[in-house]
Amino acid sequence: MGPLRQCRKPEPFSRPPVALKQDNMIDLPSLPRQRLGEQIADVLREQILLGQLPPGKNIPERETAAALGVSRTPLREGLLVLESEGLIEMSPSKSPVVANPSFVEVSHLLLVQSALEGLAGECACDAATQDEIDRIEAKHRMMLANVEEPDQIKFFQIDMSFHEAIVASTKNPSLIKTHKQYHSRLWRVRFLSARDRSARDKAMIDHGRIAEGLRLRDKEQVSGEMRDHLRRAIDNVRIVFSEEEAATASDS
Amino acid sequence: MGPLRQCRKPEPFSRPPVALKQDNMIDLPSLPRQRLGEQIADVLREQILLGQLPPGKNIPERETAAALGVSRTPLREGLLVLESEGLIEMSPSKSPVVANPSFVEVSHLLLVQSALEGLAGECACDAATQDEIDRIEAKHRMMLANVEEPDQIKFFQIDMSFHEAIVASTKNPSLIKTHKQYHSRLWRVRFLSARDRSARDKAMIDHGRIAEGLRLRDKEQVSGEMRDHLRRAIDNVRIVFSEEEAATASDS
DNA sequence: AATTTTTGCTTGGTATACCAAATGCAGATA
DNA sequence: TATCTGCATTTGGTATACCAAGCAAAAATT
Repeated sequence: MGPLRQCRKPEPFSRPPVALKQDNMIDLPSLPRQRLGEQIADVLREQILLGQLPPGKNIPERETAAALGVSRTPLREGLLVLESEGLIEMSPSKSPVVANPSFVEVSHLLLVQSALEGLAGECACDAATQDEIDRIEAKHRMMLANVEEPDQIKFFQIDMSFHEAIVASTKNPSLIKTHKQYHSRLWRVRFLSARDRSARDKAMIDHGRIAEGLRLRDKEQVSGEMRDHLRRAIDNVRIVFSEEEAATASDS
Repeated sequence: MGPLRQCRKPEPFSRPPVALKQDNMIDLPSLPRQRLGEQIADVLREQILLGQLPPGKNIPERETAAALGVSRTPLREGLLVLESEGLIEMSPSKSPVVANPSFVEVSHLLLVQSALEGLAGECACDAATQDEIDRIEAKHRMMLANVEEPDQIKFFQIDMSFHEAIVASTKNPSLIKTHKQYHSRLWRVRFLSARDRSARDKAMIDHGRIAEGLRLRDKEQVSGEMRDHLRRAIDNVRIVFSEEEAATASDS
């Protein structure tokens, strides 16, 4: 072999794909066998959310398939899933690339998510069991207790699980699925905008009102608060984008 | 189902070059490059919506690929798209099957769609140009003029395009895309429930209020009317399902 | 030296070959 | 006759081979 030239980022994945290896023999017969492509999508999605695959990063098919220990066909299947979710962008003759949405795009996403969560709040008042409401309130109390938590990602995960739990309590599979997709696309930017301490405090106030309304099963309150909570997030996100812009400007 | 045009020609001897030349002539100047899988998804989606592929029908991969004149790989890509849209269901070692949602599932879908259209109505008041509003009102007038139209599918298509036009005027790509997906999944059942004449009349009243609010750019009115319009549709759909159930019961 | 052409690697897109699991039918057996 | 078993067929799932397009660096031409 002559001198190989790596044309783009030659970095393989930091995480070995052992878990992905087909282990058909070990599987119990009754367990639902998940498609390999779905598993790949799950792995890549997690990497994207956690920032290990940062926005703008190329995901070449051959390289990635080799790194994951699978062939291109199921990898491609996973990439198509992520593309349909809006997490990556694919164009002919170009490597798939991790999406890097602009502020305008994010604000559009947040608007839709606000409508979805508004509906979720309304439906939850009808469909949530008392036990589910108790658990949601428990999450809220856990957040209050961890408001000083230095591990930002941990705090943020509790935050997100609070929202997820409310949506899940509606028992509306379509709503849950669509919400989850927007959730993924917004994960990173919401994480960045939630690092601010004052944003945390504001969020806690909103969550308090939401939990209160849920306890009283007051549709109007829960729906409105959830909707407005996300619409306010647009302003927080705007700040993140302007800061980022300022940073890149000073770089050059 | 005829053969599809491919974005890259791997020289199949079975394909006459004449057809390729025709395709190239018809092509729009710059943008016609679409993945084959997407085209397949479009074809199959249309067949499903029009009922040529009825709910419950199997879509075996090899057979369908042969019928479309493509290989299994891009066909499978298209099937995965339709699966992510909820139009078909795939399970291991079983042929993909056209989805046949229950009433509960449809009502869940309609709830989400009502939230999406409610948001669309609100955003349209801000984002729609006067020209777009004019066109939307024109669609409404066209519906009024065709309320006696015997070709139900034609009337229904105008009905749907009215909703689509409002959503499109928001210029929110995510909202448009998600709405379109729910639109597809609901197409068939909404078509069935719109055949009733009294349902048509009620729909026209709703549409009138929507168009009026849009002209006045009254967010509250447009948003509320669009949301309620779809929630009322749940009741119409319930009737369709109970009739269908009665029919199948008498069959046996 | 500047510009155009060539070339050769890269990329993703498609077709095909192969495999494992499920399903159904035929034939053997109690 | 009823049932069980095993083979064959059909299904979807995966891996691989091949192809055209794009791009960039090198080379040839002016």
